[in-house]
Amino acid sequence: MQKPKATIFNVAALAGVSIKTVSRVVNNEPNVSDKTRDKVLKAIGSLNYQPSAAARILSGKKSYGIGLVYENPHEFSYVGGVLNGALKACEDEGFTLLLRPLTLPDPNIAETVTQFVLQTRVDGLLLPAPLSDMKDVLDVLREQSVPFALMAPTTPVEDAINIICEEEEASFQLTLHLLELGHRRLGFIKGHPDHGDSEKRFSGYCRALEASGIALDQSFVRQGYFDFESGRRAAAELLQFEIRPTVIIASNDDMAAGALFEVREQGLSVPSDMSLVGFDDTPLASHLWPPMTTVRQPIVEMADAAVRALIRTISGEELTNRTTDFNCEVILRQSTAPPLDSGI
Amino acid sequence: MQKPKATIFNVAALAGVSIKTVSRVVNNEPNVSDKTRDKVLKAIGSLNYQPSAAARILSGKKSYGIGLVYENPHEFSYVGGVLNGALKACEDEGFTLLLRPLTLPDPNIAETVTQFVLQTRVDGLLLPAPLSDMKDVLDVLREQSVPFALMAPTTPVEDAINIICEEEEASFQLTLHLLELGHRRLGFIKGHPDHGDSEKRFSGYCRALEASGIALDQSFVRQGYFDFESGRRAAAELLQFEIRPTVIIASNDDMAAGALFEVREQGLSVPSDMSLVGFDDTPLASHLWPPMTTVRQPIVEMADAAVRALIRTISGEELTNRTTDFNCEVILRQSTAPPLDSGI
DNA sequence: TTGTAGGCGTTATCAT
DNA sequence: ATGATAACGCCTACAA
Repeated sequence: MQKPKATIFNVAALAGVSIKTVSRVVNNEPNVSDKTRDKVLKAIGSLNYQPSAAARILSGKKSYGIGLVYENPHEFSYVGGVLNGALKACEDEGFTLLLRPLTLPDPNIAETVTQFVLQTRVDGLLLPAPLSDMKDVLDVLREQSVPFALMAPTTPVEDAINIICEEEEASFQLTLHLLELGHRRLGFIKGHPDHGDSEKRFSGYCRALEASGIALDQSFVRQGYFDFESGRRAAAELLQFEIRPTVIIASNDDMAAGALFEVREQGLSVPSDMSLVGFDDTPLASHLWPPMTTVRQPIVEMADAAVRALIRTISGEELTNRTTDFNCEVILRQSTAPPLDSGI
Repeated sequence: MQKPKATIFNVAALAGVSIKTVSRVVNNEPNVSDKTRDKVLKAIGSLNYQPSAAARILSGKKSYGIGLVYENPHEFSYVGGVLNGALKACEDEGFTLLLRPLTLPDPNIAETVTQFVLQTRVDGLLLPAPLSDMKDVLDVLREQSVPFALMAPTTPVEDAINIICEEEEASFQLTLHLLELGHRRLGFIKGHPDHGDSEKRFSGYCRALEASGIALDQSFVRQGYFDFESGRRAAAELLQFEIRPTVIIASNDDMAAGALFEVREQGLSVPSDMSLVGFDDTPLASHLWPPMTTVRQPIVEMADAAVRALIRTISGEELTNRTTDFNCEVILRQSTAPPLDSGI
């Protein structure tokens, strides 16, 4: 059915050389005279030759493939960034990105990942949170000797590439800023308990309260799961109090959007009646109205860096920094303002 | 570096059969006694054997790979749906999805696609708009005899799988609804001129105006490009008129979000001062406040169907319906209401 | 600088 | 029902 593709033999024949020489040219190996190289290049061009990835993988040591295992998102606010970054790095380096979406929780996750690795023979794996914290998954990869890069692990892992971000500090700064604006009752919506990020964002908030001598009010802390609906629910709970918070800090933008929705639904306005804050600076944050104050995390760059580090490891380089710490940045937009004096 | 993987030979040896028999079991071929099958299965399990995708591709006729070529999005509102649908279908059918993001316009697009197809040897290709309308790309695929499925081509293509949607009609119905609400000045933001969808959505709008005896006011029609910013700009233009529209129809949700942003930025409220409408029913539409009236297009299902049809074609089945037409549905939410009587 | 031989792990073909 | 053997297209190792 498929049109027969030109092979290395066809090229060799047309150029009047051996296949090994063609291989040398294709892979930019040394020891080919300019004249021969030219002939081969010409033959390649006229035959429209492209080496077969499969043959390459089967024959060689590397597979030129990086696997991305991630939790199947309803929205691509965060994963979309990871995807873009990883795709870009792969393309630049001549690698292929293989996707393996997962539905969590998955009791057989270790097995699923094993199968994925065995089938595709990927050279390395990129694991965004919360997979970066799943010990059994990491163990599988160790057993298979497949190098892996972790995005936002709770704690950097010794034998892995770790890509992290100063989130605790950013959260601290953000909270301080809100306190400076005059807020004293700060609602907080925690992220998914399985994500390392959640804890850090929360602890920065706690630290800022403590540093300012303000008691942590547990009833103002609600559990969310990083999705719109959970943010909305948590906000609804926070709005029920007689004396309610004057600001809500949501642990990511999706939940902040949910909170914004609920606040508006109840006829309140942002930021005059309620200030709102998110995390990640996904496109959503700047597209909502009012645009949301958030903590920017360079997701695309982080994924890009993760994949490049992975590829360097695969290529045998010794990395000096196995863990890279990115900067976060508090982005002030119009969803935050000083609170109205009014009590309720 | 990598731990050596178990091969078909190891399994055959352990089970005491030939590799061909193992192959039969793995591929669910007939002519294997239950007893033998059991032995083989047991061996596979104990060795944790997974067939190598590369060897399979190299040896067999099929590559078990579907390519998805798409325009690199800043946001994954639409592409995210396509991705999810395609991924699901691939997983169910034991195929792999290979991504090839593109930055348009790309003068070498035909060549890029050729290389992609030649390297990966994908068995089929999924092309969302606007790639579904690029004749040179289609020609490349014909030349390589690679079957392809088109999402939202302007006109169904004879030798392709076409997945389309009743958008013209939906747009017509939507516009009628707005007219019934009492709107008489209807602003329209067109989609990217390269997308087939754009024209259909616009023509449904025109038809409804015509059917209602309302003259099309060209100054109320603005060009957009399916992204947030272009929607915002177009809305800004529409808001400048002394006598401005009472509703803005944006050709997708991202642009509607941009329009909403601009309207709010100018201190107007939705829907009391201005009604707003989008297309696609991406998660964004229901997460904005107010939630947006939109035309739902079953993106995930469409992509899923496209890939399944592709796989059936690859497997040699003769499809009866090479073009599948999905239904669209007008989803009324709170961004639309009757216009205020006031003129300006 | 260039070429030859062998093997990578499957599926396909043809026997038995 | 089962098996032997030849591709598949490339890379690695080792010659020349």
